[in-house]
Amino acid sequence: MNNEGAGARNARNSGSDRIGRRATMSDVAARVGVSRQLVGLVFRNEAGVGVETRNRILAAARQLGYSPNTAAQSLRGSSTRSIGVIFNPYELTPLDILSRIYEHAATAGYRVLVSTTTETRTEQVAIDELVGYRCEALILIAPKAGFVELRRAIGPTPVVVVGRGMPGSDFDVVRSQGADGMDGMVRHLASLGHRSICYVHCLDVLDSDVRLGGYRRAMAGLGLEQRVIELSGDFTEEAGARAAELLMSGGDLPGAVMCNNDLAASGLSHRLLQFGLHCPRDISITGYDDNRIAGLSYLDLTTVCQDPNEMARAAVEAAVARAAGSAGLPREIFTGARLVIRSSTAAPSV
Amino acid sequence: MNNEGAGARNARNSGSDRIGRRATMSDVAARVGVSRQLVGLVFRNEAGVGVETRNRILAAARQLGYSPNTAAQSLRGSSTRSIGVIFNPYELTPLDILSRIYEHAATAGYRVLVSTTTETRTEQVAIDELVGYRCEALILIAPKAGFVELRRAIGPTPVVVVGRGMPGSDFDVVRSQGADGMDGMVRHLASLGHRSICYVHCLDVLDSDVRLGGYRRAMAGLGLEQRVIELSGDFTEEAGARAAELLMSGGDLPGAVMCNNDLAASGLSHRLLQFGLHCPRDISITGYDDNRIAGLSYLDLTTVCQDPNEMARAAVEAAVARAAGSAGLPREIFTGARLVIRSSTAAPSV
DNA sequence: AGTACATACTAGCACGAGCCAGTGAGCTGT
DNA sequence: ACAGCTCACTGGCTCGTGCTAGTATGTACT
Repeated sequence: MNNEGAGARNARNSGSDRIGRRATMSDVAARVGVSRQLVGLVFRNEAGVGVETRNRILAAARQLGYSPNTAAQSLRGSSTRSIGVIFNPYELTPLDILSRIYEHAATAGYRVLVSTTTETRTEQVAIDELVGYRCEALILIAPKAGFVELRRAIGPTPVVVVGRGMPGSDFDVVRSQGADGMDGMVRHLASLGHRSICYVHCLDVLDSDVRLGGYRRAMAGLGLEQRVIELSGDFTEEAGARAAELLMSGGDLPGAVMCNNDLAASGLSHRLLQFGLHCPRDISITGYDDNRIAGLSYLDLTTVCQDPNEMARAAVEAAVARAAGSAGLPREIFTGARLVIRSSTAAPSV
Repeated sequence: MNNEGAGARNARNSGSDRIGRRATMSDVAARVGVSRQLVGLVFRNEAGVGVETRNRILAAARQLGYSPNTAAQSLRGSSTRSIGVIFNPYELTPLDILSRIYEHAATAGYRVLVSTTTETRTEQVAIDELVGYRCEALILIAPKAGFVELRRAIGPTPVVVVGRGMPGSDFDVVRSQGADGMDGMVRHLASLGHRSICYVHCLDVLDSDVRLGGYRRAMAGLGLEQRVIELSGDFTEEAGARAAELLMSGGDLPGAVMCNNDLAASGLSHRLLQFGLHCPRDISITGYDDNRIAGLSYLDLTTVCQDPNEMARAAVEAAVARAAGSAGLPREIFTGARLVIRSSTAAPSV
């Protein structure tokens, strides 16, 4: 009964309208009356298929709701043509970078697989998932774990880290010229007449070390006194608010406060308003990242745009190169940082 | 040369230290000197493997850095045991839901595949990706497209929509009791002595229609005059700020403003401060969602917690049930909404 | 008429793992 | 001594697709 000769295979395939089962290439082929391989040629957009046949195949595929099975493609293909991305979705900058990664990867012919970290989902778990799918390279945006730990979890897959240094690793690194950005910011404030410029240094921020270095260098270069408020914790608006309280209780208010991220600037600005201090009338405030909130009309933050698009482009480029087998020493790529002047900075009131 | 009899297969397998190639079950088996099937039994945690053999297999797997190939599992297995989730990562509530979805899906033995929408990445593209991976069910958090469009893109896969109604569809729907939440909020404000309660109605928010309905019902029930400011656009803080401007130019200020989301409340609060109005001294402000920002010390928003965990649980449960083939009419599940009273509401100043 | 070659299509193996149906060794009971 | 059974393990087919190596058919050129 189950041995009907050559017809058996086709019989199985055409009996495919089993509930929930997706159409396969064989289903499409059977419908048109050609071989499965020909359908494959059409979907891979290869030459050597008659125009009329191609159209009939495409029509049948549409009718049957055929869509290629990615798992089968990954399994059979010599490469999976996919890049994995790991990030914390609660931070805005990584999100901006992610959306650009999608675009650049598509251009390069790569698929993007996303795996997020959360409070309860560790980097280890996120990595395992992507390794399971055999991504050809991973892009880690602001990872928390160290090199050894990450490398052990990831195995032989190439890695690109964005927004954080990885000294001594074999990872490629993409970070913005945070030092230059902060340097430019200090000069901007100085040119407005500010001499008392305080810096709010939130740890747990992309490239926070580099940014602080830029502030210090620029202040030293101008012969100005450095004043740094260091804060930790993930809730960066809260950090800004705490900075506001420290400033208010500190006696002498600075003319300008530079925050190393926009969220902190937002919290700072809000909290200072509650103390009756208006920005920029009473105090100038700056952010960093040029996130969505920096452009809000009531904040209108002077900030530094670290060009998520450029970071994404560099990261994808590095990932694709490694996926294609490029050897060589790990590279460190610095992307540009551009000062964005808005209305939260003005000449000091004194 | 390539016909060495029975040894050929093993030769291929053990020649596996080709650069970048991941170990497979066969590699592990060859290392231990057992069959591939036995390795499979170990990794599927099935009975019938000797204790010592099992340990040797696990040790070899660790040494070789073996990890199961998800694509192969999906392809071969009778089911892919994966649920796809589509959402816009720039909104906070979907993020809260997502992180819980990961947990509930894991409990149910399902993998989660994430595909985000962005300004440049349409729902269509996000759907195609997940369909390609043959997710057994999709969870769409606050999708923009309509039923017909979504169903066409998705094909026969079951769908659960979160945070939005889908009248006339065959999708399961999970939404919070937004009406009850708003009702409770109105009563809370009324009990503080407020009679002039304005409502900021941002469209493009989860269940915005239901929430507005709750406000209207409660106000009508108390015999209070309804005052609704309707705003559209994605940038919800901006919407709150615009509402503040409308209120200031309107002449008579309400004693309390209810926003249908926390971000708008934040923007409103900030902008009102710039006009010199302090919350809650001069005006009470409420949000909705109990997002991260609602808990910020300087906002400390009275809001409604719609329990992302509960929504995630319900969504995963529905998705898993459908994936397992449960038939029946589409269900609409309402999850609870709980009033969270903080310090942004107080008795009116007059 | 025969060679050369392009065009349109097909056969068959392979990817890595799941799953069903075995197989052989050792033990028990009669 | 032999059936009956469990335990530990293996053979072999399969999922849906990519890829290499083909086979027909026609058309052009010597």
